[in-house]
Amino acid sequence: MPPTNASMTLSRDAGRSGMGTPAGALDAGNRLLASLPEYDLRHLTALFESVTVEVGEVLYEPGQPIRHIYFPGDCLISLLAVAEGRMTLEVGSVGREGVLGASVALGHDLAQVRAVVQRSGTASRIGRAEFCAEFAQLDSLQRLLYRYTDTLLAQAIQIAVCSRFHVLEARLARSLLITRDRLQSEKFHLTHEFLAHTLGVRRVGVTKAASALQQQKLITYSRGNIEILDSAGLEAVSCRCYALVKDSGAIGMANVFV
Amino acid sequence: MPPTNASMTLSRDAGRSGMGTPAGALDAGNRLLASLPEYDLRHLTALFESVTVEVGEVLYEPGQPIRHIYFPGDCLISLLAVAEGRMTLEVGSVGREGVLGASVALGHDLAQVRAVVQRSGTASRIGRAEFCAEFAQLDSLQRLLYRYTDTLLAQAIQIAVCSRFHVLEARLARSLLITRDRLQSEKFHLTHEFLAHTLGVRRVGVTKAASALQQQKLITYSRGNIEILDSAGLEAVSCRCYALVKDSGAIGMANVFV
DNA sequence: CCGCTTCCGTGCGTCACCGTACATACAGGC
DNA sequence: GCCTGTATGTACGGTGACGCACGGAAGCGG
Repeated sequence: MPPTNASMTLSRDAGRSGMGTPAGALDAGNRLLASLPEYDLRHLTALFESVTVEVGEVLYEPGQPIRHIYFPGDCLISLLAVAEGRMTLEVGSVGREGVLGASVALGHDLAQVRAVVQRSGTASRIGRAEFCAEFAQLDSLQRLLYRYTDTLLAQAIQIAVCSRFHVLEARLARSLLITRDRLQSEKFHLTHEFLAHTLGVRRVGVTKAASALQQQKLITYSRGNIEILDSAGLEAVSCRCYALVKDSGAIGMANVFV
Repeated sequence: MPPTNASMTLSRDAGRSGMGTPAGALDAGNRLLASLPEYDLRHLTALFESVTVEVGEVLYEPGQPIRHIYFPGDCLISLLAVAEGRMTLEVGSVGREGVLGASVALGHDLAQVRAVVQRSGTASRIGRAEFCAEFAQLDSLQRLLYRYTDTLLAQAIQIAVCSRFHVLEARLARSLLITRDRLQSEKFHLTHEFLAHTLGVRRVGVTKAASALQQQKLITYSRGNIEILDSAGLEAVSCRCYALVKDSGAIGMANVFV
């Protein structure tokens, strides 16, 4: 069980939409915001607050009202669909290329999925009411959100297929590769327990699959510290879904929103 | 293997956007179109053609270019994600409340999923280029499509969870109930083979689950003619996903787009 | 150094679903 | 009434994952 949202450190500074500020600083590193017209961006950022979120922190819980909309900077948010009991399945993840909770603008006040912080970092957030008001006015924002929702849909579809048809070892490989792409690093911290939640399987299942990958010299790990040794080899045992998601531009830096 | 799109009967009549025509006739029964402002609707329908699609007809194939965007009238389209081989999984369905292929407006020229006609009927369709041009101009259309994409996302997420965690019998029950809601009838035609494709399992698996449901007097069937006998009982054995999808308003008539 | 927590490894019986193959049965055309 | 295709039923070994339970090992604070 991850801890509930407790220690959210606020650094309320993004409020100063000083006219002399360079536009690059306003978006807090979020690429969705960065692709807004500068005028709209300045208007929006005045309503933002900058927050830091920590690993394991739960931002949304299914069925609970959404209070803030998050635009991640360098943090990474995992979207977990929750079935009865403690069974969960990651249906997507949100990094600096995306936004969390935008569907409130369409009238969906309650979260459908659990949003858990996978990597600590910064994010810009805005209150629900303010966001809805801005959404109604800014066409540029609407279009961006539509576009992003569409990529989330593509992700969710691919994950649905993958978790239905592919064996755990392949899915684990895919998951690790995607994480690598997002974090831009061959080393990262993910426990078997966490991976089990995202893949929708038991922890022991992850242990078994991971140790198989380790024996093939594709990865090494110890107490949550995972390192990818043979990226190409990992891709070979992973399912085709990795290439599909990657090429779709849903993750990584290749995403240029017009 | 369903037949490829061959016998598409055209009745090119929707082109007459006669000024005296009542607005209700222009949308061809599609509720997305019906909720457009009348001026925009008249503008759009001039570009439409009315088509009839037949059961089993394949409108899109993954990786193939999208040529037309469909607004179903009384037909029903099933969206099947395709894994390698002949394994497929239904990730959503589109009826008169939705639209098929709208993501071309975002630059996705290729279909991600297979679109198969589940029930014959009429639809309004528009060419890719024309649609993109209209999309860029009509804010009302953008907003509707965003909203609809969001409901598709919700559907896909629920299906991902369901097909991961729930047993076949429960999933079959859910699927039948949803079909009933869409078709507004306790009787409909669906072979075990077709259901196997949508549920992502073997045909014999469906046979086994279906015969279990039949023994419990919840349904009867013969050569594809299915009848729901005990709706409440079926709901009892189905998973919670049915209620969730239903309440979300993603299917059925309850959807009022503003 | 000790004790605690977190993380990883293993073993065992169970189960849902798989792949395959084969058998039956109904329906419509001729 | 036969024939053919479609639809459904049954059977059997195989397997990936499940649930549970317990053991060991690495890090951490005192």
